[in-house]
Amino acid sequence: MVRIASKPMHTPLYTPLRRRATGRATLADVAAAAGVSAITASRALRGARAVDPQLVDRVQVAAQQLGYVPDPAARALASARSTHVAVLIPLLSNALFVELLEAVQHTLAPAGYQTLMGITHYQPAEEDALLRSYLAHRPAGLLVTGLDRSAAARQMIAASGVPCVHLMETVPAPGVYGVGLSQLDAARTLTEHLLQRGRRRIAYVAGQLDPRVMQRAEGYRAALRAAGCYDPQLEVLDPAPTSMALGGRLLEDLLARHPDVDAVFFCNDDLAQGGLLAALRLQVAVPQRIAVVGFNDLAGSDQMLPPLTTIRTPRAEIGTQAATMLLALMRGEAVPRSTIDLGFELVVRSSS
Amino acid sequence: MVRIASKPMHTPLYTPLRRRATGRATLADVAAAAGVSAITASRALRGARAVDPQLVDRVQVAAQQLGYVPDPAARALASARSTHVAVLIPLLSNALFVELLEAVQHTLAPAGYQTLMGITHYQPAEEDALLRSYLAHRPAGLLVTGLDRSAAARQMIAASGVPCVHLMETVPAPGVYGVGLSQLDAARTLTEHLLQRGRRRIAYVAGQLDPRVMQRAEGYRAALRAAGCYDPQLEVLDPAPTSMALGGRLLEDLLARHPDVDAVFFCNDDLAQGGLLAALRLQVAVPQRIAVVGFNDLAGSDQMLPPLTTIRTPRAEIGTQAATMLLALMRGEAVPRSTIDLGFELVVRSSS
DNA sequence: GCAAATTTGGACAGCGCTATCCTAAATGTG
DNA sequence: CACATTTAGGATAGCGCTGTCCAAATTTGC
Repeated sequence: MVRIASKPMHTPLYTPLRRRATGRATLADVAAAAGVSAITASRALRGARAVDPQLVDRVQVAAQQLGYVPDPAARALASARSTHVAVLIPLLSNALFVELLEAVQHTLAPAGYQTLMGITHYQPAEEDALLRSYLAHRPAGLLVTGLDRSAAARQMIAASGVPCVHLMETVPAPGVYGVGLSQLDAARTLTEHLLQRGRRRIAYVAGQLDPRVMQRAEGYRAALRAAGCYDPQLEVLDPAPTSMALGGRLLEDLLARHPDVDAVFFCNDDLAQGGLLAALRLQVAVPQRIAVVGFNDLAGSDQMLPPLTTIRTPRAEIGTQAATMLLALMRGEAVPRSTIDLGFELVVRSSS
Repeated sequence: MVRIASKPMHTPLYTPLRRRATGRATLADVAAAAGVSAITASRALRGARAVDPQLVDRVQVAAQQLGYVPDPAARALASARSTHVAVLIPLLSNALFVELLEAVQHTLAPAGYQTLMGITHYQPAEEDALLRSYLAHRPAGLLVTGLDRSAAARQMIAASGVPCVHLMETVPAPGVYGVGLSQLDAARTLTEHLLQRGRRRIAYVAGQLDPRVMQRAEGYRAALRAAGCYDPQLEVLDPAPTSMALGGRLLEDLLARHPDVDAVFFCNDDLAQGGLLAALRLQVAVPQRIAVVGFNDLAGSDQMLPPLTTIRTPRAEIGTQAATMLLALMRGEAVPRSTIDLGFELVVRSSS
């Protein structure tokens, strides 16, 4: 290695530490360009406090010209508040949650919030880990699916002080924010519809036994008990993830074991669609020999042969309203009602 | 308002500004507990530089006891690098992208990266806006769908210096990172399969005319031209978003206008599933009168009546490999190949 | 055995932004 | 007109962490 002797070693060879990592314009640049202090520029851009309209204008023009984009990390560090919203959903392979997430994102993005999606796979341990990790990011808000979570998770959420809205279920406790519908009532309504159609041997076929699926089971039982024709034998509860293939398989098994079944309530449309196709394959007449109903009214249910009777759940609306509620909470505004029940709609098609 | 006279006004009444927002333990707390400096604690926890194993141990124990979680905002600000990875996909209503996203998330999360999902709705303007917003967060990496983007978007990505991997398509240019498959080759293979089955009047029915759908159209044309039976009349290109309902409608129209069609290549499985159900409804025998094929092998295609012949695209594997490649790029490691072609599989079922 | 090269702990100075307090000017009040 | 009150710009001091440089301790080389 060659050293130039004329450059004495005790003289620093480096410039006095310019770490200015990116070439991006900073607030200080904008302030200088507008001829104001950094704080004034900050306030002008955020509208946080009264600033002379003329100055606001000058600052905005300067920001525009310099292509200034605030650094979220610096902002989060200085204000102890980020623009992230963490959303925890069980799965992405269920179209229900995808539509929910899409609506949430659609509402949050224009308000300047980023959505951090977490997938729990219905595992409390995964949910806890995600929560811990996301809470470290000081999210501005939190959206979680359902009400069932570990004590540790509840603890973390409460301790964090981050506003939290619960999705999909109706909330019994006061002081807890939530947007959803009564899964039990919906299932009871659907079962009563089958009873009204004269069905008596009604089976409940379910997969992925999450709390909402079990709430639907309760609704089913309530309706059948009231009608005096509840038979636990006709409940098929399979913990496997739902799919069309599973729906077909479970229907086939059910019919083999209980040939007298005259209606099947599938816990969701995935299973029901698979069931309808299996019935077609097995030449079991729907609805003549068995009526078939599903839950959620997912895409394609109206295209089936025959089209599927189901419960339409307003998941997009749930996402929108929950995000709107969270927005209010994050801004520190009061929300009129802490819990919103958006109900459901019985969609009667030819499968029943 | 009462003022205590004995407290002269020129003496500050306030404590010297303790803003310590959260009660959370900081790196300084951990360092103090371990009896080392903050930098040493930082290095011990990150493994960034050699630190005495004993000290590392002490620091880790202290961090554990205090429940220390590093503040991502502070880290991002100090190091000009975050642990966010932005993923831009066109839609969430297509199961293909959902599976892709799931695989990406599954690979990135254990490595400590958060996925920021952005939905472009196939709109270049939306993509540009998302890119601008996400790039402001100094993401550690970027995953984008396909190769077609606005000049502004290319500009921003290049200027940001953020490593970027392209999804779903094969990359022609060198120096561009990508993981995917040749949509054109896959479509040609599928069309050749129909030709081998003796079909000659083969239609291409497409919705949501994104670049990949058009690449498939090219593959379809290439195969038919080579066989001397290309007829532009048999191309149905509808810009509407795909759905089962659209598939059914388009098939009905097609058969009305061209009764001599003997095969239909739907640009994706959504449409094809809708087409199959419509054929069932219309009592058009599949595959006797018309053969039907789809693309992607989505859930349910194997459950159809008849089961659908299609191209299986390895989207989960694409997500995993792209995320793995990005991980290497973010760590500054060399990647063996800048582009990976994961191919496809022709899945022949009874619909053809 | 002594100089050169290699560790490894630490001091320091920010990253870019905002909360807090201060102060001077503008406004209101009797 | 003297005084209290409001309004709005600015100085200051961090938020919690890491890049950079330094220096003391240790190892290596001949």
